[in-house]
Amino acid sequence: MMKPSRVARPVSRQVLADHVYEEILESLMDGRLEPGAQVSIDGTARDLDVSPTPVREALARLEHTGLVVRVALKGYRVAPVFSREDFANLMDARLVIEPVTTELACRRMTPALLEELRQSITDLKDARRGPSFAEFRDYLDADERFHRLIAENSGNPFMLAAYEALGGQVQRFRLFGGVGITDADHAIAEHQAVFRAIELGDPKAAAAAMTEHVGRVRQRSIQDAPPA
Amino acid sequence: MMKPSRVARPVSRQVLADHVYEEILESLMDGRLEPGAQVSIDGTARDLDVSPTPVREALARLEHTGLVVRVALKGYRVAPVFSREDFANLMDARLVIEPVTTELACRRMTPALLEELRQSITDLKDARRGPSFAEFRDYLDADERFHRLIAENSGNPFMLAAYEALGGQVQRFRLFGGVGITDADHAIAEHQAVFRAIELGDPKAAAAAMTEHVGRVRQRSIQDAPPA
DNA sequence: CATTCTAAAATCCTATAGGATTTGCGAGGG
DNA sequence: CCCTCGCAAATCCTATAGGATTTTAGAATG
Repeated sequence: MMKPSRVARPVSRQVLADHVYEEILESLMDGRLEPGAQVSIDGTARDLDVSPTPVREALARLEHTGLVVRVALKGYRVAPVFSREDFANLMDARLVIEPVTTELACRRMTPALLEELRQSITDLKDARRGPSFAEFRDYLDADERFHRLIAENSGNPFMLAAYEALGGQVQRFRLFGGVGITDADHAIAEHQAVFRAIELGDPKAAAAAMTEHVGRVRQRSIQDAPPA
Repeated sequence: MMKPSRVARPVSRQVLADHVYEEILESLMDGRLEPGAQVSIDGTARDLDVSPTPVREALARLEHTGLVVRVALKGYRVAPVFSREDFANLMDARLVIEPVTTELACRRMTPALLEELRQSITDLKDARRGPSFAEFRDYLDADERFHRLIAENSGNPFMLAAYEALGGQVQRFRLFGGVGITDADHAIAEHQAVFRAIELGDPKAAAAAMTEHVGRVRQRSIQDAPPA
């Protein structure tokens, strides 16, 4: 009987807790750790063949992402699945924050930003093709990258912090459990609309396009979501 | 030579890392730990008379508040002081988020919320009286409580998360280093304006009053801030 | 069969130890 | 005087051990 997994030990220069963090994050995204399941400190330490100390540190960092919940003296559990209401609330919050980051980023637009945004849209198209799990992950990665690039280039670190507080696309993934890409065509077109407005240097139009995009994601996702 | 400090050991039922967290936070607020200073894991463990393990966990949690910065293999340092630009950015972000939380909280207004808001304003007035350090802390606590109450009662956990990502009033304290209360009278009047609009059940007016308040705080604080 | 109690296993939490890395400092050479 | 080198101290990082608490499983009882 072989051990289920094992972190790749770096030559050095990297801290073990970072790898443990990534490993747990992967388990959460893959669905190996289901919502509500306990994430035992000693247990994952055994699984990953490390001591409990770095696991403890990784979980402490993971807590503020909202993916795991800590209860004193009882350990960590995977956060429960999103309800439709949770998801609607998340999208409402994004409707407040993202149009602003978009407008700000548009005002500070650079060729480098345009190129990276263009690339993320290309990746989005490529990932749409197949229905495989890996491609679904690529799709979400490209989607997340588009929104994150805009937040990072807003020029306001606190707007980026607010965006990050919403948990990025991770939460979106957990809602659907990786069942498939249902709104790829719409999302690509909407990303392109935002991109064109930024390219033209029209901040208000860019903000409006982002509002439109997030609003439509909200609507589509709630329709497609599995029954509560 | 006596030890500089020592955490109060609880009867039990509370985890040591929580107390270490509070203790370090206090040190940061008091200014005992100056910006840029190193926060040694082993060192603070000795100071607080605990083992490094809970200190490590407390610092991992503190990192996402932005008060300390971690560099792999080099430990944690107190985050650098805010520049005027940083502070302006923080207020700009609050201008995006807080009017929305205010409007939402107003729509869900309850007698209990009104009472707590009223109390926070009363505490603000009481703390204004004296120039002592403790009263300055009370002042900031009451101020923070007012804004936090509104965010908590917005009904949208993600808006609260976005608000919390901004670091609350902690950052504000660090800007001035506890020199004194310069805008108490203004702030009290503005809080009361927000309160009245909520009490009347006028969400738009409440949002506008909050916009006005944060905007004025932005303006006053940048004027009063020490030279960069 | 349901319930309660008890004991054992699992888990969390803290402390300690030691290896790996970085930092500080003083000597020596240019 | 300045720079480099090398050793020692401090610090970070990980592992291990053991006490405290929670959970689980099974026996005993109604």
